[in-house]
Formats: sequence, C-alpha cells, structure tokens
Amino acid sequence: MKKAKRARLAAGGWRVGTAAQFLCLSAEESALVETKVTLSQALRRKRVVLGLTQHQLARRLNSSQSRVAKMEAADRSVSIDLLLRGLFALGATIGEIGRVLQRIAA
Amino acid sequence: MKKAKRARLAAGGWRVGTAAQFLCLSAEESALVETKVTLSQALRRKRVVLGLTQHQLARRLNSSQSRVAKMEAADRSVSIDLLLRGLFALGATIGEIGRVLQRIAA
DNA sequence: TCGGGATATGTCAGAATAGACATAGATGCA
DNA sequence: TGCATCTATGTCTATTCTGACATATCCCGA
Repeated sequence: MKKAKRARLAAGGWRVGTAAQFLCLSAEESALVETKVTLSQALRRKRVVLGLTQHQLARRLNSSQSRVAKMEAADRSVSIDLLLRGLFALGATIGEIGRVLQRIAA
Repeated sequence: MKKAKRARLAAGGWRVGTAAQFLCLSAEESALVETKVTLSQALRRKRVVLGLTQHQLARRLNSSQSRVAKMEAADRSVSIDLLLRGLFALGATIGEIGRVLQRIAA
C-alpha cells in the first residue's frame, strides 16, 4: 500500500494493517498463504498470456473449469501442489517459479 | 551423473537414463517430483543445521516423528504444502525457498 | 555386547482436497 | 435485448493426505 493511501485511510479513522494481522495468522501461516496467493496469480497471468480459457487449462489438467477458477482465486480447497501442477502444465519451469517466489520477498 | 560413470555403466551393459525416464514420468510430473525432492532435501538440511531432531520438528508442526521422516524422504504421502509448512516452521523465508528452487534449475 | 536415542517404514481412521456438476454472474457482440 | 462465452461459487462424493501408533533399523558410547 502506498503511504499516501495509508495516510488517507488513517485520517478517515480506518485502522490499517495487513491481511495477516487481520486474520491473526502466525508468521508461518501467512508465509504459506502468501506463497499460495503468489502462485495463483502467476497461474492466471501465465494462462492469460497463453490465451487459454479456464476450461482449456482444465482439460490439460484432467480437471474442471470450476477448479481452475478456484485455483486462480487461491481458494481454501486448493493445494499448492495443485497450483504447481497447473503452472507446470502451462510450461513453467522450476527456475521460473523460483524467480516468482523470490520477487515477492523483495 | 559424471560422464565417466555413465560410460562405465554403458560399457557394462547398463542402460542409463534418468529416474523420470525409468518411471515414465511426463515433463510436468517430473518437475513436480523434482520440486518435492528438492524441498525435502532443503528441509533436512535446515533441520540438521539447526541441530533439531525429527521429533523436535514434529512438535513444532503438531505432527509426529514418523511424518517428518516421510517428509524428508519425499514420501508419496507427503504434499508440497506440508514440506513448505515444515520449512517455514524452521524459519525459512519465501525468498530462501525461491533461491533453492532456482538453484536446481541451473 | 548391550542400551538408548535417532531415524525409517507400515498401517489406519479421520481430515482435507480433488473433480464434477449445477448454476449464477460477468462481458461482449449482433 | 438476446445470446454466447467466460468466469465465479456452492455442494456433492471419491480420493488423497495427515497425525498417530507400532515397530523396525541404524548408530554410537559405555
């Protein structure tokens, strides 16, 4: 969040914190969630860049459109394993995924 | 595998290939397995460096020694989610995990 | 050789996740 | 507006994963 926006919200009486704070997540839990969200975003980005629909990706994964939608939404019912399977099915490499993870840490 | 060893084995009549070839894994499947094995190795390394036993790590994870053993052995019954939980419980950062994944790609 | 801690392996009941389907909402075009 | 396509959400059952326990194996110091 930009400092300016943070200041605006604070001025308006909003208490500003991270999602992790709001949900009372421990450091480990939020790292896991952050990883998951990052991978789900990478999945959507990669699918869109390749010009595929959720349905098309689902067929590659022997899965369903609704599951792909949940993957991209980082739904509770989606595992990191499944997200990685999706990314690899779209041609991602391990190194590419490593880079994506390093980027959010910066 | 070193070239010399490969040559020795070939000379001895062995057919030399990767584990993925032997197990008939697709590119996606083997990427997933490679990721899993890499993370399991990172977990063991990190645990040993910290001087913890499997039992001690298990307690941090609210799990059992036997499960930690399986995690480090990259057992079929272990998810990547669980491996990441283990790594984060040992203080690993997302960036650190990203680096580990990039390294094997090199 | 024994004893004790650490690690490995097999199994199981319960919890979490998977694919599938129905359906709702969104978007764009004729 | 009506229709077609894409995406989102809720729910079901089957499968997979998880913690726990029992037990086996390994390793080392006394």
